[in-house]
Amino acid sequence: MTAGNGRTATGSGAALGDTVAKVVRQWQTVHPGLDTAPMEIIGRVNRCAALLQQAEDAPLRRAGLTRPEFDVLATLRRTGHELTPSEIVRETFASGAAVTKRLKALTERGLVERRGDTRDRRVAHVRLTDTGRDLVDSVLPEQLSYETAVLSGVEADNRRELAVLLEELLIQLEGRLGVPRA
Amino acid sequence: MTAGNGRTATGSGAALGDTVAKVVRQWQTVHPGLDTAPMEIIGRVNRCAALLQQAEDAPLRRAGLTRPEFDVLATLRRTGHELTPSEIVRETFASGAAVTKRLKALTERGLVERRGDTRDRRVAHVRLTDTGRDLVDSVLPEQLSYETAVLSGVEADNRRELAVLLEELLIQLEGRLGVPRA
DNA sequence: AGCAGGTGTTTTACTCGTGAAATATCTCCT
DNA sequence: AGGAGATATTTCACGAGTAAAACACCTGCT
Repeated sequence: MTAGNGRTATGSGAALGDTVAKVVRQWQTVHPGLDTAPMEIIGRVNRCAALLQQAEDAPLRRAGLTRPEFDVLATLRRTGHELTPSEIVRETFASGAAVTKRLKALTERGLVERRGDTRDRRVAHVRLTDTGRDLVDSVLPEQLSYETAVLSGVEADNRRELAVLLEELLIQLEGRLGVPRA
Repeated sequence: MTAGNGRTATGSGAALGDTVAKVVRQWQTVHPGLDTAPMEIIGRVNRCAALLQQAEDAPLRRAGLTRPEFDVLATLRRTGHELTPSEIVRETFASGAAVTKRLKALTERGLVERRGDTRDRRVAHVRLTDTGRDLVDSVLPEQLSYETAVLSGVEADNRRELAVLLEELLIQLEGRLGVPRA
């Protein structure tokens, strides 16, 4: 304990770092030599995601939307055309059951509309109503500027660099796990 | 549409990039000029977290544990001493109700024990049983080497760099949102 | 002493997501 | 034609998390 082996693998010998750095230090005292390197990435990604979600929810809640609901609306908006529920499942990475529920809620609120396919009566086509489109278009800029503010504490060059490195990671992860399409 | 403004802010003018890059391109065609920079970080962090959690669950499930349950056990292990439920709440960033449930489940499985405080009868003290400690000590290395494998697709230097940048981000986020301690 | 208000923990009621089964429809093969 | 098997979507039963209330106990003031 005490301040023994402070700079295990954190790099900057500066202060104490973030929560994950503390956890890593604790592990090093209990299991010295343990390869904790993956924690420094995966632990941080998880923790960042948790904190960001809390933060992000704020502007959306003002619009009466949950993040997954907004994802559905935004997906319809950015693709620019109707989507079937299955396509929404693939785009938003949610389960079919979840999408069904969300579409029901969004339909009841008049933000999306559905129509049956003329050829294949199994499939439905979902599109934004004018209200839904306007909602996305008004919330999205708020959301983005809020996010910009949240990230503003990180040096601009580092933000770019972080985006690039996260892309490299995500490409790997999607290759291994996500998108198992032929 | 088509391949018009491909390299909006992705950096490498290479292929198509990850899922987030695609989303960003879609937004640029619908709302040209929109500042989508935050998505490239926040969107990726969220998506990475989602994919990593699916992946990570695998080795833990083999041990019959969920990730949050393992977090409780690991917290007890790395601190090296008993913790009260409140302390576990603070360490694991879970709600009080969730911790109560998890402790109940872990107690029933004989992985943790509780005792009442002698001075203050409101507080409980939770500690790992021998079985619980052994379980953590056997699962953790598996978990870490699994995670190492998952990350192995990213260049070693980039992994270090990514850890450093995520730490910078997390310090900002924790300063703004988490740890609101005096 | 005795009570007002604070803190630690659990309980309650509810929401939301999930996997698997159910339903409806289509497609292809014979 | 007709049915076996595939596909799109919804329904069902349940597990897990949450916020807020409840509960139990402590502390400090009068």
